[in-house]
Amino acid sequence: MNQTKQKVKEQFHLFLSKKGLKATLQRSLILDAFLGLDRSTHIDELYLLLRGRHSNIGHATVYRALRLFAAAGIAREVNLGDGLTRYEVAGGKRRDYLVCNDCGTVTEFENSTIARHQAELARNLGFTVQSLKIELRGICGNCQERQG
Amino acid sequence: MNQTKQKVKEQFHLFLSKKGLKATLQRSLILDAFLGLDRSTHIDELYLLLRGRHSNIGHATVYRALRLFAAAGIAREVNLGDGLTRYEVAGGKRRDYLVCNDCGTVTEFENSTIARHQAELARNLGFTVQSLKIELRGICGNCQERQG
DNA sequence: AATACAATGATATTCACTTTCAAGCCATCA
DNA sequence: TGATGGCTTGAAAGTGAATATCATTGTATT
Repeated sequence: MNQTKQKVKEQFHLFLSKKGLKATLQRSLILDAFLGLDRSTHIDELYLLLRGRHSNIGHATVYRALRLFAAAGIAREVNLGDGLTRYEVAGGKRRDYLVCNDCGTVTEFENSTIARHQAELARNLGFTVQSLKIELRGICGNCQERQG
Repeated sequence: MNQTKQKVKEQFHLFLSKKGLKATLQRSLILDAFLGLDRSTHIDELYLLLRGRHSNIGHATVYRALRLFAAAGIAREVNLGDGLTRYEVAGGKRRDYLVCNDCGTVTEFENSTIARHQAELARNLGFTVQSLKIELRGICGNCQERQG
């Protein structure tokens, strides 16, 4: 067991007891699966993953658990405009997204140069920045090769 | 009539005849309304706006026209994660978005410092960048005051 | 163990987007 | 001009992901 993951679990438990909510088997399993993925995911992906292992977890439960993780500050919602709500582990490094307009592939990478400028601009406008998302759209390397 | 808008209309007409599509009254009205707004909009906003003036324009027609504008390269889709698909006039200056997590207000502002970084990012990742979206979330000035 | 109440999960609902299809309109050709 | 073919329209129906419902089950506390 990774030490960071253990900390996140403790954070989640603390959140639950503070709010008078309960630690259930399902929430534990979903959190494990969520932390086990080192990239953004969405409800159905987690649902199918867990469904394969534990046939007793419902779609609605995964949905509610992810929102709960977000409320607890251990997950972050990401929307890339493909109709799905994605979630990624919060607190990690910032992620930027490269979305291919041709094949739809989403590549994630880390970068921080742009972020600083924007956050500063926002502050000048009296806006307290809580999160920043940068999304680049274009044609990925594979699709460029395919097209010649 | 603004000269830029006139050019866009000609561009659209050219696109239509190239594709064997037809110039209709509805498309003309929707394009006028779209160009008349100097900010991003969404289907229902345009629909209601036009509905007030011309009771004969349907929801589906507005929807199809906006997609057509995007295909013609005169509109760009913007998704801010609130469940709505927004459209803005393409070819204008880049827009960044400030979304308030409290009241949901979307503030748009212009900024050009980012443009420089695009080419560099593209080279490094083998990715041809077609568009860049930057979205900041946080608490807007009004909500900060309200909260003390 | 009993109690109170939160959680679950199958199902139903919502909401925006998208498609369908019969009727109407536009551009072209004789 | 008038007819023809096919694109367009708009009301209505369909789609899919997100969200709500509700009876049942599970959890934590007394």
